[in-house]
Amino acid sequence: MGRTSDADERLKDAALALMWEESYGSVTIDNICSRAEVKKGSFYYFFDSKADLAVAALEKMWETEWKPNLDRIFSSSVEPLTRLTTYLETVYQSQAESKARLGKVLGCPLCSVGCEVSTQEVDVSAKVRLILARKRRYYESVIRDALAEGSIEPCDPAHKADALVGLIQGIVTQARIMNDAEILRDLPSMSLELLRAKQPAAAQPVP
Amino acid sequence: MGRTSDADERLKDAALALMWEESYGSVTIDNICSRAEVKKGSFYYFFDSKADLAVAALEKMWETEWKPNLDRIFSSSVEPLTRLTTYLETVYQSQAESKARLGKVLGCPLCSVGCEVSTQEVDVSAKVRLILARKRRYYESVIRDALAEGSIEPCDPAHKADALVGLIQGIVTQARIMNDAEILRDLPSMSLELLRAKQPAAAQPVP
DNA sequence: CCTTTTCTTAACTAACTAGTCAACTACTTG
DNA sequence: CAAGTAGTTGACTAGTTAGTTAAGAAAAGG
Repeated sequence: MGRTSDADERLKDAALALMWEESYGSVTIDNICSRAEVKKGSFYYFFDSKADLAVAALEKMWETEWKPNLDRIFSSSVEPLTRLTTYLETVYQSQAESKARLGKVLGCPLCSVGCEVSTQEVDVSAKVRLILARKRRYYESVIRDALAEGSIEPCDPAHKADALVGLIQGIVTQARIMNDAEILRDLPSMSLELLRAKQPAAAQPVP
Repeated sequence: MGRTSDADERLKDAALALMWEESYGSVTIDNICSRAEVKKGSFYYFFDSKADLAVAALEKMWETEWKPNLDRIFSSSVEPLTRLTTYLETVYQSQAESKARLGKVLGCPLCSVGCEVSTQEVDVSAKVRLILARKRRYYESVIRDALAEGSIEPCDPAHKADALVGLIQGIVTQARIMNDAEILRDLPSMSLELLRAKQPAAAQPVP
């Protein structure tokens, strides 16, 4: 079937890295091509535009990075609230790692890019919204399971999931803006408070 | 003292509006000039660069819009938690207004721009961080006053203020990404839960 | 080994973008 | 009203950017 190539994959990787480290708008097609070591003609062989590549890059990120990680961490074999705190620990770890490696806290590419392009690039924002909705489901399951288990106060799982997405996204964005990963250390306890976890009560067993 | 002008003010207004409606990176100096009805030569008479103008525009926004509003809403004559919920109501109102007027929820310019440029434009991010810190003080006062009054559970005001900034910023950013102002309706109750307000308990007086 | 398909490349265009400049205009004050 | 000061203008340059194209190279299948 003719000549083979991984140039499209290299382009997706380069695009995601650059959009994450800098921003969607400040990255040019030439930038992406040189980072991927691909000539511009090949870029246009595979993709129609920067927006088209960005959509593909975000989908690849979900499929190869996020989904496998979330499936492992949000496993039903683990207690609901432990899934959440374990996940939030990995969030801190990855941001601390980028701070150590690049000197910059990069935050969440989905939120940064999504916030930046939401009023401009319809296709990219649609993909961002789709992936955010997929991720939200993991939170919602945690909340429902915790409710069933009685480890949090009664609430509406859908609304609480919105709040949780907002809190986590907000603190991670703040970490990027402040270039400080340490504020993420409080994320587990903040989240448990937002969920009104009965944890402190559980630590004091009824006599 | 020679010829007078308000071109610099028009440039600040145009820059803020465009960065808010679109994004920092997608707005060009030519865009800003035509919106402000100012020729490029005049732009460079007043400002050194887009970043320089952005810094001035954000400071003007704080001084003429944000600070007066916050001083009025976070008045010490009002009960602490009422200050907060009143403010959050205005947040919903203003986002619903931009949705009605432009068909787009614009979110918070400070967070959008700050998140976008934080790894790139040092001067702009420094200004964003400064204004965010100023705003944070209003939240911290609310928390301290609510603690003194006994209307929230004991906590560390500094940490809680971080959490509150994160939650509000996160939900507002989500509103922009989702182009949906309605999720902001839950912001007051979410915030009170995060602060562990005793309000629901007060509604059920001890027998 | 030859043909078809898939991908690569360098050179190209046209439009846009940041930034400059010298001549000009309007205002103020002594 | 003279003269300096503050701001305006349009035309300019040089570099960057997205997007095109025609010719060619590498692989696969018959």
